[in-house]
Amino acid sequence: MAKVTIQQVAKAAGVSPSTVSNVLNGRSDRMVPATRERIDKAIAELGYRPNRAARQLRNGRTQTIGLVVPSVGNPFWGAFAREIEVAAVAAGSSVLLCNSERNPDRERRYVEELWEDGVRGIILCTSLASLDYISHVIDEGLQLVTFDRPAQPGDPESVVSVSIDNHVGGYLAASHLLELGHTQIAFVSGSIQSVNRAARYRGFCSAIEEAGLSVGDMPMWTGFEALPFGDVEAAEVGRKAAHDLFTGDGVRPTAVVAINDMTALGFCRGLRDLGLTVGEDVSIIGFDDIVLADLYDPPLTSIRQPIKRMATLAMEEAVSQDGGAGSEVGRSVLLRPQLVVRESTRAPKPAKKRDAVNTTESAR
Amino acid sequence: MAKVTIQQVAKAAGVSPSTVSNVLNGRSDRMVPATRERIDKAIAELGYRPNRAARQLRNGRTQTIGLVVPSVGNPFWGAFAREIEVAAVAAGSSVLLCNSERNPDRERRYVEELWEDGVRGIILCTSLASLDYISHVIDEGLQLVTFDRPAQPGDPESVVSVSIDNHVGGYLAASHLLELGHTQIAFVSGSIQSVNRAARYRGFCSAIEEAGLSVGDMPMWTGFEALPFGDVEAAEVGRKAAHDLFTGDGVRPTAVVAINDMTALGFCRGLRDLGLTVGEDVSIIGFDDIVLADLYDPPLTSIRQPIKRMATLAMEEAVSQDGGAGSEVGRSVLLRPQLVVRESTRAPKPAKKRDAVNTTESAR
DNA sequence: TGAATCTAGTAAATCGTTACACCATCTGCG
DNA sequence: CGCAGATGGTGTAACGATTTACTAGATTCA
Repeated sequence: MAKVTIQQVAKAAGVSPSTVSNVLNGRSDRMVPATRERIDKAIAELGYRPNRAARQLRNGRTQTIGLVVPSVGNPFWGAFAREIEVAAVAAGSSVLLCNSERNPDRERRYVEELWEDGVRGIILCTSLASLDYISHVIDEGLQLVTFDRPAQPGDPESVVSVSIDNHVGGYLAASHLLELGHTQIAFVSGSIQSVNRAARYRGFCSAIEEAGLSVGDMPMWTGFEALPFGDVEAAEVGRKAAHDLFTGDGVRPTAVVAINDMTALGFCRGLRDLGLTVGEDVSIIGFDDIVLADLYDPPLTSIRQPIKRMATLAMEEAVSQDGGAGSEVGRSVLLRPQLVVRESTRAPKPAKKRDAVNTTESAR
Repeated sequence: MAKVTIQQVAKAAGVSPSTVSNVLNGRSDRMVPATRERIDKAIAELGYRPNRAARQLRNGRTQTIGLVVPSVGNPFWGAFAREIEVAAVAAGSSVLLCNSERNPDRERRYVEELWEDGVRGIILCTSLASLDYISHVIDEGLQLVTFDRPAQPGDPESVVSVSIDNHVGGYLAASHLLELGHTQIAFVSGSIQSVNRAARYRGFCSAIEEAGLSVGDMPMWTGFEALPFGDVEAAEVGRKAAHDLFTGDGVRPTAVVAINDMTALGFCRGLRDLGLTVGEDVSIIGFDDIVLADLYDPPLTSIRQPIKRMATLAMEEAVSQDGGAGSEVGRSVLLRPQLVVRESTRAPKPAKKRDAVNTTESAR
């Protein structure tokens, strides 16, 4: 590393380091244009790049932002992380990646460490209702953006949140199935503790009730209530759900709303294990609209999150200067999700035709 | 941030900052045990954590490592990034995430910036045959680990590489199809320029020739030779390949080796567009064995990369101290890939039976 | 003309940690 | 006893950028 320091630039330009520093920090109005030009020239010729460590030591913060996701191994979070990094480059920042595995304790440690290491802001993809566990850090001035978690009543003022309207999403999903004529619709999810999942479920319920049906009559599966789990296991959850719902005693659903696409795909796989055909025997709608939803066979109907837009917004807020504790009131951005209809959802079959196909099915 | 400095710890323990620093850097043999204990106690009581920026300014390097992948939006790289981050935490490091989109110019800029920002090492997932474009950085002492790119003859000595044996992988894939009885096997890939892809192709060819067949007779599709492309578009490549191969004039393959799972899934989707059934009409084998391979319908046969093992190895090398230019000769670790047979590959159908099944098929 | 005010820039302290050069004691031994 | 060599530390100058306080010299104004 042929290090060039601000001193060398200053010498080359025939000024003091202070003046070079002023140029670097956008205070070139404090000098005569000719001086500025000499400095610019010296910087270019020497290929000078300010030392981040020195800057951080002096100023306390870097240009880096921290990204805490459940797991980039999950395609949805992977796609999100990619968009975040793209947005970061555009904003002149770097991204420190952290996988919380939805473990609250890891989340907290990550946030604390990132903060102590001087990141400029943190984009936290959490599902916890309360931010109390990191409030001390927020109070100290952390610019926190929560993603996939809308603002909650008790949140510190400075916190910004970017999310879709999960209630609308759940509503759209259920409505779509109701319109197709389904009346036995299951809601499938791992633990439903998180605020976003609860919102999706409430949206689901709204649609059901509005249609004059009773949520109580619907089959439901929200297994592993107690177990926290990483996002990679989402598919396994779906698979297990399919087995439980279709081998148990309860009423069998003709359609399913899955909490996300990975769970939906796992559910499809589970149906397949049981000799059932997605779309024909059971309609399934996922959530997120990951790339693979369109690739699947049959292509999966899903609720799309405008991921690129959200990433851009989240990054803007994470690097915004006016943030931190004591600033103007924090914002909450709620984007509208979109129903993407593909082939995994169809009208329910009349019972007789169903049996006929089942026979064909077993002949395969 | 209630900052605690090394000075305060020193004062609390009744020693000088130098001594505390010695404890921090594992040189506690230079003092009497009692002193060490006093310092440890002071550190614990004050909740002291050394300031990274100051350390970096002084030492020149951080504990951070840079990870440059084509795109975490691609499930394979997402899964890899996750394992890398897990390994990093275990090694006391953080991960700076960069998406190159397989653009050589971006790769170079990322590597240069990461180096200048003082990362300890870089894990570079590149497909370029030559490392010349970043040799100046390597010469300056960068601890570089290339992933998915085995060591090449002209590589700088200090470079470590971790990869699967792609030749074996390609060979395993083709052999599997040959054993099932296929004789018309297509190789499907986007640009085949990269060293790993070329190796997979050569392995494929070896198996074909060994079986007494001629590679020249095989249908092949390596579209977009010239176009560099990001990994997210891999599925689109596969889909296009399916259309081209099955609507064009050439001989139709009965089996396909895809360069990776995303391309394979895209290919499956393309077959579906054309009314063909994966497994039954055409066998497909992918590469990587991403989580979704097992979830797909039909579950995709694939060549598995031992991703966790590789991530651990790559991280170990990236943080190893003995590295850098002038150290002992760099290593090249080549792991063996594994064939995972699922349902997307079957014996080719005899022509007559094929028609019968096709009829059943259209009745669905 | 003389005092006040600007303009364009500089000097030096500072951020927290580390490493190098020292320096008191103590111990052992001829 | 006197001195070499351990033992167990300490003092201080960096690392590179920023910022506050300050100052020569030019300009304005009454």
